[in-house]
Amino acid sequence: MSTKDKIIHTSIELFNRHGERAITTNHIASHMGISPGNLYYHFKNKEDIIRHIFALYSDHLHTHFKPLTPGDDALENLAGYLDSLFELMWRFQFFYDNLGDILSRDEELKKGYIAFQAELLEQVKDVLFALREGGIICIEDEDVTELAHMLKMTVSFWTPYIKARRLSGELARADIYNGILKVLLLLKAHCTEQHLEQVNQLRAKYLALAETEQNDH
Amino acid sequence: MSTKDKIIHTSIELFNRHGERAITTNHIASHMGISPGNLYYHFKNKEDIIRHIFALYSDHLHTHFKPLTPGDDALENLAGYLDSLFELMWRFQFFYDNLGDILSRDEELKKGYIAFQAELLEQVKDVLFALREGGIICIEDEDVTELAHMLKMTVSFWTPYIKARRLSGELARADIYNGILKVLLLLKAHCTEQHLEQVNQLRAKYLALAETEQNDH
DNA sequence: GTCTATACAGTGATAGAC
DNA sequence: GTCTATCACTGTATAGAC
Repeated sequence: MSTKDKIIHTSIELFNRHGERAITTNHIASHMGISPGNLYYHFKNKEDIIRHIFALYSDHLHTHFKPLTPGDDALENLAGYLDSLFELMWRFQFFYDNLGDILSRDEELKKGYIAFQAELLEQVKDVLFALREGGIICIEDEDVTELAHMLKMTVSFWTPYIKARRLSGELARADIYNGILKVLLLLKAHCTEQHLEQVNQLRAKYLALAETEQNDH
Repeated sequence: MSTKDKIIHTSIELFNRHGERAITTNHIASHMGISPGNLYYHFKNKEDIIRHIFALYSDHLHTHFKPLTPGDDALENLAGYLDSLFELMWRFQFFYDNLGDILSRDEELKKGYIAFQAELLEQVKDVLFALREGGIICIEDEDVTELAHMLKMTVSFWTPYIKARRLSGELARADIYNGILKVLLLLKAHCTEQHLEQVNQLRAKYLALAETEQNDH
């Protein structure tokens, strides 16, 4: 792995563990055993590193959160989405821990973030419409946007919510599974009688995963 | 108003507008037209100011979010709670914009925050049980805790969610009303047929308030 | 590409006069 | 209670040698 990639991955790891504010460029360099000067050879500044991480974040969503095509099984796709949301919430924790700060220091990044989130909102709405087509949920047109916002907010801020009530800031995988369960709770509220069973099965799956992880530690 | 109180209120205002990280003790002092030395006469340090603000925050909740007593009209109380949540979300925005940072720099504050949030969770659960008693919502025992967490998370992180998708960080009152609507959306999903109308009336109220505000600006 | 050394700009905080 | 002056410290970022 190139030094540049190593810097990115070390940054993600340290940011997630200690928060973006607490981690300086010096910390990143010394944790890697390189000099600060070397770090600044590869990146213009700290924001530059964060922009590269944001690119990874949006890549992840573009790759794993593709809109449904008409023939797809909506429920099957939903399961896939939940798994990739797990990945996202786990890997990019720090981004939402400090979202306001990060965006307020970098106008360009903020513009990119806003555009990306608007795009994402539409995709989430498409997924909800597809779930409705598939008879899995029942929801009024006018409520779709509101629900989509709630889903996005939950995915974004579940980890900060959890971290705020831990003395040790470290998250476990079980915490993320609990976040996925909150997403399912939101959907379940609109679930049709016929498919309640299937959604409950998904719920049981993540409940079991959360339990297993808890016992491992 | 004493200089001490002025410092607290100026801090809240500046923190809300520009974020806690961006505002230094020097900014606060110069915005008030006093010297930094004077500020440090009244407060030990920046954390000390924030602790005083947290005291205001928890006072507000203790005063306005009293548990229901058996005779109370649950729906009427709900309306009161929503209004005081509005107040809370409006006045203490910054606290949740930077929650992780703020708590990670002050162990004592974090302990206080965690204890307070645990207490609050129980109160929210009590309110939900009372709403169920009153026949307004229908919910399984096992889902109450999950819903209570979702409600708390929504109240806490609605403003950061909105701010993150604005180029200018300023919030309007209409944004907060939209947050209250999200709280109602969560409740509505568990609402009984008989009381759906009344909850929809509450919804219409805040929808109207959001509209009015929007047109004022 | 990588290092060492260092300049520079805040920020938090204090001492002592008034 | 309030001010002025000032300091120590930290984090970012660059210059120049290797």
